Amino acid sequence: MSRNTTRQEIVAAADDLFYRQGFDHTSYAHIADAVGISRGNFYHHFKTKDEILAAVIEKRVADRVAMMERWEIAGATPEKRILSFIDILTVNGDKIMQYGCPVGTLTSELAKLNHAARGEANRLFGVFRSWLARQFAAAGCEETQADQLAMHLLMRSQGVATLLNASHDTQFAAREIELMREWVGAALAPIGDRARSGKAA
Amino acid sequence: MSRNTTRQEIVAAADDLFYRQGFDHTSYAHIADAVGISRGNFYHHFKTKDEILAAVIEKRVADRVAMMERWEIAGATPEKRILSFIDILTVNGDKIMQYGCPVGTLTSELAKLNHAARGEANRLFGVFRSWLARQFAAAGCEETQADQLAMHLLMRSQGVATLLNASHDTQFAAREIELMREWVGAALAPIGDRARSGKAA
DNA sequence: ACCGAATTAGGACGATCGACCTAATCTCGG
DNA sequence: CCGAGATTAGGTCGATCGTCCTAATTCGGT
Repeated sequence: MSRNTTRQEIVAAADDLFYRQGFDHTSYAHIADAVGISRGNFYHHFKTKDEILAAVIEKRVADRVAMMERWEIAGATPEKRILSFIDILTVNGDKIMQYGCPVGTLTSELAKLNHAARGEANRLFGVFRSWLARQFAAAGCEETQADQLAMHLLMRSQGVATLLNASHDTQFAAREIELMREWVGAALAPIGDRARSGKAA
Repeated sequence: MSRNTTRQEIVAAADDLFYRQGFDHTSYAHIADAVGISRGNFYHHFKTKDEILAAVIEKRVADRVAMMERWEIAGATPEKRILSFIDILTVNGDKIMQYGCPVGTLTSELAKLNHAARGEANRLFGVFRSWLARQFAAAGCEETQADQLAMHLLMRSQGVATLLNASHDTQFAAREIELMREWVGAALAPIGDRARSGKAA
């Protein structure tokens, strides 16, 4: 129990610091101080920095999978579930403005460091990609197109996050979020009837 | 002369290393080795790491301003000039896939480091934003809308760069680039006649 | 040819990095 | 209640960080 608690505290603190300061710029000392433990204790739980990174990525994946499961329950239709995804930009607007997207900035940093965990971090995009594609497919899209629409939406959310982080232009973000919502509606409009009848059947 | 040469070599090497490895992860030693000079010589030209960063940002801004001036000359119409911007994604596709967008990744990193040069780095976006807005305005768009269209295009290019860097999915990139080109055409279509007559007048 | 300034080389500094180790403390089943 | 294993604290290691310094070398003007 104590093991789990301390370990989870470390991962949570590392997750937060990696997000706010970046992985490379965050040291053992930073994390240990944030948790309030010694570096030796830290080393007992994670032998290398890469192990912490792996645990943090695992937690981020799990957190997002859990979030999408909540959307799956709360959203009555695929379209509403997709809009839940877009809502992240609104809900986390302030953090994104300060630190960027937790997914995009991590993968970018690991790409530059040419870090071994690159592939694992890209799984973060993968879970969003496949979940969104499943929603588009559930709305009646053919599978290949569903994946393309998922990627398009991911692309727009990444672009908005990057530019909001750089420009701090909240009006821009609000405008683009609205355009994104309209785009979802337009993308699903031609197949709306088919999707509804399929759902009713 | 010699001063300029060495200095320029340092800035060029730093620019390259900051792009490929990130600012924080690149040390004096890295840059000095790349140029083939001693750290002491290095320190003669730049007293602090922040000074190098400022010089690199200045160079990146100048490079991009020069690039846009070339587009201005080569592109007969505003639409063609805007398409030149989109072409960066194709021309630099391989580098973007490896290291991301030089503009977006730098601003993201500096945001996380909460670095003093944050604002300067954001000027990189600013030059693209104002140049693109000028093109849309020249094509007949009202000024406010021209800026919004510029930001929308910047957003899409950033999103594509981030996702291409993460996923290495070149088909996705090619598809989105084509969609971007179509979007430009559609955005300018309603005002095409007005823009042409204005140009002829 | 010569001198002052610009340039270059390379060593040294305190701090901090990731990593490792030992020893003290805590926890809990037998 | 005690001893083994889990947990924690804190010191230490070599490497590297950004920065600073001095001394050697090169260069340009007179």
